[in-house]
Amino acid sequence: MRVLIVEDAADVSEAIAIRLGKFGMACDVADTCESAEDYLAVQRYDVVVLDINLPDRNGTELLQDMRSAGNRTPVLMLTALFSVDDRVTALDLGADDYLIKPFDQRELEARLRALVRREAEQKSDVVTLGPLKFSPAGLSATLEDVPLNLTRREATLLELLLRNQKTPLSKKRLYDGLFAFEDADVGVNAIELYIARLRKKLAASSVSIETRRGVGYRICNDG
Amino acid sequence: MRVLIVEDAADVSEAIAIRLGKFGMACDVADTCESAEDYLAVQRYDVVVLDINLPDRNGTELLQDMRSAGNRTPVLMLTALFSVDDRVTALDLGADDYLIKPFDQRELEARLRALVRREAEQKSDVVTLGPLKFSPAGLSATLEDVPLNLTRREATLLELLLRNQKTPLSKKRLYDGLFAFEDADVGVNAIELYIARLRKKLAASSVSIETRRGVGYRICNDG
DNA sequence: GCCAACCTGTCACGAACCTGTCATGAGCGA
DNA sequence: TCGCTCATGACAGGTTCGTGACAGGTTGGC
Repeated sequence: MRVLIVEDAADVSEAIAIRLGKFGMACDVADTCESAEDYLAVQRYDVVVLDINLPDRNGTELLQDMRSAGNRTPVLMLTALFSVDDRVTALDLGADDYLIKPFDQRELEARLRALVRREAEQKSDVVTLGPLKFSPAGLSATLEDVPLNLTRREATLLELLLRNQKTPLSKKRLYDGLFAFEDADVGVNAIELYIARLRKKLAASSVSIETRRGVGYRICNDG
Repeated sequence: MRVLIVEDAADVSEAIAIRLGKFGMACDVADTCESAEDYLAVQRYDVVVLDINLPDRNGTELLQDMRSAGNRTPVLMLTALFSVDDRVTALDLGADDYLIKPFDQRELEARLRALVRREAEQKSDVVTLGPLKFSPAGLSATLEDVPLNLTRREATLLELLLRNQKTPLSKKRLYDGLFAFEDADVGVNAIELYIARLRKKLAASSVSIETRRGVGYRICNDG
């Protein structure tokens, strides 16, 4: 789960990032609208936490830009003002929720989870490929009904592959799905590693991951 | 088991919350329709206790909004009036049960459990896994018919695990089920603690709790 | 009201395991 | 064959998890 925090007060954003990190959410922090746009242009997020008061522009403008650019990522607005106007504007522009500062960290977490869950609920069904079943809910997979012991990264990678059985996924794409910006120093080789590990765990079955040199990877069932 | 209590009389809601808390239910309290909506937007509840007379709006309106928004959470209405009209309206709108004030706490508990059970399609209220039997009514469990001495938190955790044997439950999911918003900032480590304590009590049996690193926990019977 | 027993959650430290790098070698395409 | 991409075993470092000890709070008995 990947979160973008747009907030200029470093102490606040840091506190949020640390807390969310505890629950396994990968957080990127932007302190201006401009840098937020850079992040958004490059990376897909599960949810955005957006402060209204930002040094360069108003957060609602950023939201408006996102929506008009077709970006439907759930957005939770933060505001220091007790301003009904701002809240209404935000909701009208397509914010999915708002929170008034000062807020309780736990409430923020709960709301973020709710937003992401709402989003994820549609696609939370089990994905199947031949004898392989993957359930996103528990990040667990079974092969001929025998549970497969996947680590988190392996499971994430498998999910990416399963959800895109038609087209081979480039290493770049897999990389983005697997790592947050903060893991910036991870080598591309890591992808190859996890592919290898997944292959090992799938070896006994008819499911395999094929390599398209210079293009990417694709999962398929030869059975 | 997570309960939302919507009731403006603080003494009543507090009494309910404390009582239910003793039975391992995590309770959040809202004193207006508006705050109730905030909670509902954020958190999935197993059941909602909803007073009809609320300061900002009528409880039936909240119920109506919930249902038209597709929220199927079981709702138990409370009313101080001996008004057949209100009751009929409530049931028509999709309330699952009602209770006339003043009511007996034990009756409320029993009805809540009944509602949740109905929801969970649980045929009998006793959940079984191999030699382990758990009865939610008294939060008590037996192992090969020998009673297990579980504390409230331990029992709640066990119930969560037993009701989700298929998929591993993430720590945050367990966390949500175990603690309410009002619980002070409890560390995530607490989950690990209770898992350890449960394991100790289950050690003598074929039932065990397996760890999926970075994913969650799952209970299973190796017997 | 007091004390004892117990429940609850924090802390700290060690163990287990995951993660990603490196290095080496294989495989593919030109 | 050359040059590149990819595969994979080994390993170090880091993270997550397990658990004993402990302090504060609550409960219940007297």
